Amino acid sequence: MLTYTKFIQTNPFPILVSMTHYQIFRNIQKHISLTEAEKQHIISQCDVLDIQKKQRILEQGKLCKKLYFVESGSLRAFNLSAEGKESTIMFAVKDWWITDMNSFVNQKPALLSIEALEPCQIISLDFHVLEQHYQFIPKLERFFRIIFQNAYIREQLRALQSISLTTEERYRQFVENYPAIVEKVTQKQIASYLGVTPEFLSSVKKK
Amino acid sequence: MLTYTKFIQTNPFPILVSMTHYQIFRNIQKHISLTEAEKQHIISQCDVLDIQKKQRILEQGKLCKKLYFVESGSLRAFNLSAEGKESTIMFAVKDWWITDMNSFVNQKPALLSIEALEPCQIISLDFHVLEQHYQFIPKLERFFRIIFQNAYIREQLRALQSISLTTEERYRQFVENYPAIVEKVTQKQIASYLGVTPEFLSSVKKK
DNA sequence: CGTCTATTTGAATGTACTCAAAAGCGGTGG
DNA sequence: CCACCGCTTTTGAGTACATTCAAATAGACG
Repeated sequence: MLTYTKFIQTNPFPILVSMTHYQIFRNIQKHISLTEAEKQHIISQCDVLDIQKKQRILEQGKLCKKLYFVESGSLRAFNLSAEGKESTIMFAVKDWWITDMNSFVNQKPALLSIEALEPCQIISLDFHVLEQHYQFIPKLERFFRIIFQNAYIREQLRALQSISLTTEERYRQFVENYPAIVEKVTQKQIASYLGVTPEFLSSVKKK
Repeated sequence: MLTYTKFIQTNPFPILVSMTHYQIFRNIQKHISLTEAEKQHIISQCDVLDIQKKQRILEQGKLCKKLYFVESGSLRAFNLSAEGKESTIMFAVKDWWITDMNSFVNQKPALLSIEALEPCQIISLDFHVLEQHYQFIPKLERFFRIIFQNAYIREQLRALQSISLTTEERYRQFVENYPAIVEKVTQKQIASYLGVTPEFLSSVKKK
């Protein structure tokens, strides 16, 4: 059986460089603490990617094998219906995690495409690597328990707002709750997140 | 510091009875395995409650201190707006977990009330007890990581459907995905889950 | 500067809500 | 066992919200 100690043994290089310049570790260490060795272990199994505006890191219909963390930049996850209508499911800015979670976890075809809204630096974690991390560094179960717990709370609040508030109220809430996102995205994209047409959102704003 | 071993030492009674008759352990053991001692430990810190139809286990505006598991029966979590409109956020049938997660986790006033749709047997876990369980039985971090992961996936799918599908399509999806719930609830409650009026849902069904 | 896309505006149409009233249904007490 | 009560469901008319389509305007980008 693989153990964490074994990893250390198989890594012949002394650990010299602090990993704290990676936003991902500041993110993880909001909830758990990691040793330098653990950070080294994790980062050694990740890909750090620089992507351009409009570049896609996931294409609807394909299998999603990666979980992404946004070091810098911003992205958008959306579904394209048979009738050609885009529905934005989430935005991700610096310090957020993003993927098609259903596809990633259950290895089913993705309902979502994910594309960069601007040049981004992202860190990608492979599904199988993450499963191994859960074994080597069980604290990560706790970390992702907290991450998913918060994600669930956010989505449930979104569901409540989407069935109980008017479009105007939901737009206000969005602007209030996610000012960092509002700066980066077009009104058309916000409309597709709220589930209304861009024309209608425009007329709502006029008031 | 408290340890799991210490718990065993402080429990002077031999463990004689299997806990497998509790649905909650069958639920937990879908994802992790528990020893009889661990089950005994968990159940000793829970309350097993029998509640009547229409009885509320959480009142909107109050703090939610408990996480509930449904052994039998069914419940509904809903928000009542200032204008008197009810929005059903979730239903819970046998083998489901339910609470106002935001209130439970962040100790904020509940947005939701939770009430029984029929006589229920439920198991209640206190917030602080659960936090201790995470220490004693770290496997539970994994269990709830998976639970929240699935809850997040479900809610995200719901968000997508709510912004991309027509009311008719969403009704069909609901009936298809949750046949066990459809049996237990009124059409008015389904309407409040879909975010439409009962009158409109009635007219949609007629077609 | 020109092209492409986003945003605004308006008219016509369709979707969903409000309000009111009737019909259906389940539980309870006489 | 039946009659009544309260709640749910249905139905319909009138209104408000949101979409579609088309065209004009404004912005972003090479």
